[in-house]
Amino acid sequence: MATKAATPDKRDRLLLLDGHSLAYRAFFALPVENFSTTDGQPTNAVYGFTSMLINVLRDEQPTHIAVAFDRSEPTFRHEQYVEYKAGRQKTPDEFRSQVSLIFEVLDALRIPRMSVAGFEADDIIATLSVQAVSAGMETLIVTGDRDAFQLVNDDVTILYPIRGVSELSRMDPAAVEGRYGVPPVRYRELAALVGESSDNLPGVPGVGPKTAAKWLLKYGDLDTLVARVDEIKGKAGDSLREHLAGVLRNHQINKLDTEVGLELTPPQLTMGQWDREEIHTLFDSLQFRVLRERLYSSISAAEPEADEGFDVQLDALEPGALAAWLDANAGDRLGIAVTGSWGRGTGEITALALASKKGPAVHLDPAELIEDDERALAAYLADAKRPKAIHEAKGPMLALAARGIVLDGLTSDTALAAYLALPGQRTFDLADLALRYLHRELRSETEDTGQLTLDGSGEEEAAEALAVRARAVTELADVLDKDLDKRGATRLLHEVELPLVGVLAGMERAGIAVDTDHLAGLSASLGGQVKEQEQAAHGAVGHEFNLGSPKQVQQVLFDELNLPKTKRTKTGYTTDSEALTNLQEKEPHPVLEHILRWREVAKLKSIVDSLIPMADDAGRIHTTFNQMIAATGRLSSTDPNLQNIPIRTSEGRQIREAFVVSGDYESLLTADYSQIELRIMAHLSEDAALLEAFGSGADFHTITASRVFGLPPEQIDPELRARIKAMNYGLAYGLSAYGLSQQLRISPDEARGLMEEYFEQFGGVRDYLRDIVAKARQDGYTETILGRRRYLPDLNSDNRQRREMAERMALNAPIQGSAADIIKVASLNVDRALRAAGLTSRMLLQVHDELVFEVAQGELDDLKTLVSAEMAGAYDLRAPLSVSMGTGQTWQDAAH
DNA sequence: TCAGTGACGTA
DNA sequence: CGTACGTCACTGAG
Repeated sequence: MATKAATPDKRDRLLLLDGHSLAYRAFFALPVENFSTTDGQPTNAVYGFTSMLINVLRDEQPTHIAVAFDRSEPTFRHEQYVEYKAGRQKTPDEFRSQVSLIFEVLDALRIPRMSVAGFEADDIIATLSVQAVSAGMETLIVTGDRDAFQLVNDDVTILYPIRGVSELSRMDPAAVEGRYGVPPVRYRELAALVGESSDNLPGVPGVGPKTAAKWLLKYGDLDTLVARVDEIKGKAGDSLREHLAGVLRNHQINKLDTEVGLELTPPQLTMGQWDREEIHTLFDSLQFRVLRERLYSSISAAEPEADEGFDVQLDALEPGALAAWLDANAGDRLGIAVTGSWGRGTGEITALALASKKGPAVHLDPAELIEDDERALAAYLADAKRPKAIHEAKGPMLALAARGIVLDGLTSDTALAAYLALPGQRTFDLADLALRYLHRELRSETEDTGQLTLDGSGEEEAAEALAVRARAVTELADVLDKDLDKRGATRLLHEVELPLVGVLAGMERAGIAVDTDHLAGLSASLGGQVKEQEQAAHGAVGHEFNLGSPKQVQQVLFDELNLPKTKRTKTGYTTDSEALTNLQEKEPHPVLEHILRWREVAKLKSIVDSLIPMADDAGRIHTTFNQMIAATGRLSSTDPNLQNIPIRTSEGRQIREAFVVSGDYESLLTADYSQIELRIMAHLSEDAALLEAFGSGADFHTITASRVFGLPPEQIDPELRARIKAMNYGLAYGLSAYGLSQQLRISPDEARGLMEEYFEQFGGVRDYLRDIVAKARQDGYTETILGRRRYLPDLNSDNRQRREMAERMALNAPIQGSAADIIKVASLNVDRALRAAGLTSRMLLQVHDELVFEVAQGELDDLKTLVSAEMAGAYDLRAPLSVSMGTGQTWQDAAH
């Protein structure tokens, strides 16, 4: 970068921040309710501080930087004046817990932080600013502490936060003088006269900045003023004479020390290369999404941490030459990159690039291909023996399928591979992964200039950009292969996740038929009920209000009707159904019933109304399954979410009736695992009693209840069974005695007793749950039966809330995740078996422990045998998998 | 317009 | 003070 060496007249610029003062300001400026992570860690101070930091980095482009912090030890000022800062409120816990987070942010950004025992941050800053001036540097100080104004001069400017955290006022000598009427060198004297209440330094009563400035101007400086104090007339003069000692003391104390011993000098305070991965992880855990984007867009653009891009040479192919090119190059794994659009079970390809690891690459426009080339491409893509890698295969797979092209032979999907490596991450952007694993920017590097030439605007640039993606995919696939190998996830990728992509694409393509007339009818009848309930609710309180607004509901219930307060939320008191139901018992009011009922029907109506426009011309709805969202390994379903179609209430079930078998098929078949998570828990814990309960074949909850209560199964009434059922299920979620008591509406003592009795019978379960958390704490991750990991660094957090949350995740993840493993294996095996048997019945949906099929004419018996065998045989558990099935014309009728 | 929040649907 | 998701409507800051 010799050509970019700083010109002599461009001075180094040192940025100094007062960490505590800025964080403290942010803490009070930003409401903690709006700035907390979902697990309760307050982040308002970290957020505000980081936000200010990013802004000032962007706006000021410093060459050097440091952040100074106070220490908890007393300072020399306390020795001089024991009352210093006395009466200050104790630092709130919510603030203190954030200081270490700020340290983490700074460390991730490689920004030096400094603190010295016995001195305040201001002293460190003062010392550095003096040193910086003699080193010929320009200095910017960001602080919320006005004492620092004494440091301002031609080379030192202070940025002082005004109005929250978003605006900084630039205090240079003129600004200080304009604001206080004295130049910066006199500021300390002015402050001594006026006092500083936050430091418990009282000034002269009755003397404000105006009077103080007037005196200083008249007498020149504080010394002269003191010497001629007798000349000052009036009340203010009397007051000054009376409090003269205090003024002198203030002047002594508010002097900043400029000779603090420091380990680093200003020229050494350079910004290091930051660790993008660390920043990613940290900002993720702080849930700073916007801030991370701002950080990247503002600074990484100025200082890319990867200099290199990708070097691709695009081969220009004559029409008809593709087959030969593929023969020459497709022996090694090729990377594929595709542009186009996809979703809802279909899609369209607009361009496609293939790249070998080092050598050539091609860019193809499917619309322009001559027939021979198109055939060659389709044959290549469908060839299972030609290894390929792609990033997020499912979308392109759908788009290709829409043109009748099969995509097979995938030996990597770099997004899926990254998901297995980092299951907690929710997005797997190719550019991010390229930086993280390859330390390269996702851009083309042309040899002659070594500079960025792509802006993606022109056709050629677009082609090259796509080829860069294809090249990045090949390189990334290799690196991720190694990474997964280290993590023991290779088989999981190759034998489960990768083949599953095609199965999911098949389900998305198929879609499920809906009876839109039925849905329309439901919408109308639910609409009527919504209106009725709305009017009834308005009538009950005597005026209109928006039932859909939790805020207005709160106002009505707690302000107007003065009903007893419920559990707190961030913004008030909860009005959730549980709380309102409790309220009905304590203090009945007719409006409660109507609110609850309104919510119920409004929710159902919104589901119905969202489904209606989703149906395609053939009357089918195509969801999108996401394979890389859930940290446990489950799938998720979006647009629409068909994994949360109502089933619990009779009206909800009417929605299931709208999912129907289509004309050419004879019925729908649903097949689900019975108590799969409990069986996994029995398997993993090897608890003899639990395994025996599953082995007996009788009703599981009744059997376990019978053991716990020491009664024969016949004497287990529904009440007792329900209690044990809640226990059984709650265990896998880390249910506490308190939680159980709430759910069963019994006392916490009773709940504790119940748990003790349970564990007396099933001690192996308790041991297992305890051990699994302990092991995860040691390893840093949990593991499922197929080796799917979930990383849980918070298991070692100092924050109790975070730690306990991580503990519950740790005991749940192997159970929920193993269930996900099993149904994925089952889906694959069923799919394979269907094709092997030559059946035309097809799989439509997966709902965590359930598979839904469309049964082709005459295939029901064969299908049931096949599905039952493949699902039950998906994994050999010590508590064998049990499958139950049902058939019918609608999803509801197929329930069992 | 967008992100956060509360509420609620499923396993 | 029970895990994992996605969607909706409302809200307030931008």
